[in-house]
Amino acid sequence: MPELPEVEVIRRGLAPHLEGRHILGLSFGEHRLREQGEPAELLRAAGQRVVELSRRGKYLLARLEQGHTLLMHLGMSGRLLVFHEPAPELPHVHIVVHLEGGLALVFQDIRRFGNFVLHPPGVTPPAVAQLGPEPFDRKVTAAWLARLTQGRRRPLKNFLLDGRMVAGIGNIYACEALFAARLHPATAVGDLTVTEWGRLLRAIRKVLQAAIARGGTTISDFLDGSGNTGLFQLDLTVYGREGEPCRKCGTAVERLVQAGRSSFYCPRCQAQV
DNA sequence: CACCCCACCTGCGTGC
DNA sequence: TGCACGCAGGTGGGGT
Repeated sequence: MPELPEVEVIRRGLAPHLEGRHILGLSFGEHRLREQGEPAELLRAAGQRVVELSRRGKYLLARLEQGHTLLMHLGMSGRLLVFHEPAPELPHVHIVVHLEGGLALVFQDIRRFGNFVLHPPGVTPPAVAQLGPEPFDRKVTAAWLARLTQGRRRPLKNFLLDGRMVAGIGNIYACEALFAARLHPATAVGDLTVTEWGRLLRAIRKVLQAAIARGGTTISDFLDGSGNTGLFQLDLTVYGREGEPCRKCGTAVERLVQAGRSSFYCPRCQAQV
């Protein structure tokens, strides 16, 4: 579910509730997430104050006062919701973080692809260490992208989804950015000119910014920390619109499967080179 | 090394 | 109504 914009929207909503507050304790549901620390390990967070809530790619990192990092990832269906204690009984709740001031942070995840792991002081979580730069990082330029992909034949869409290259872009925003940049998802990365990389980079940044400003994309289940849906689904140009007319030229939007994921594109606006 | 496939889960919509 | 199937916003391990 959540890509960079959704995670950033969640971060902004949660930060004022978490930062500066002590974690009183944690409780756990009966099922575990795909990647979840042992209770004894996670309970080391109890008694510590949250210093800062930050984001890298699609990961949320809560830095604790003794230097631990609580790493959270929402997978496909995860939610982080803040309630006043007692938090309501909800299905698929796997972790509840009890906070100072009578607040509870609830991790709900139907599909359980999420992560919730406490890393000791001085350690960058490996999953975060291997991420590429943020799309808004100044080191990411058209020339940098061209150099990175020189001589490679990988499809552009698959490249955008690879967080080790540039972090945080998921299936929705990869499709939307490719449409905005008028590039076909199957184009080999090594074939793009520096000009085209520049166009794509601007499109990526514009789409991500717009989605954050709209509170993210809610297709079936995304909610921010206060339980609100996003609105960017109203602005989607191609994602999920197979067979519907392109908003620019009216041609039917097509769907193509790449690396097991659906790519939506306009065959006319994004003509294969 | 570069890249792809698939597992990991649950739920929902569709078509028979 | 029921059932089988395909599909879903992500990630990483293992295979080619």
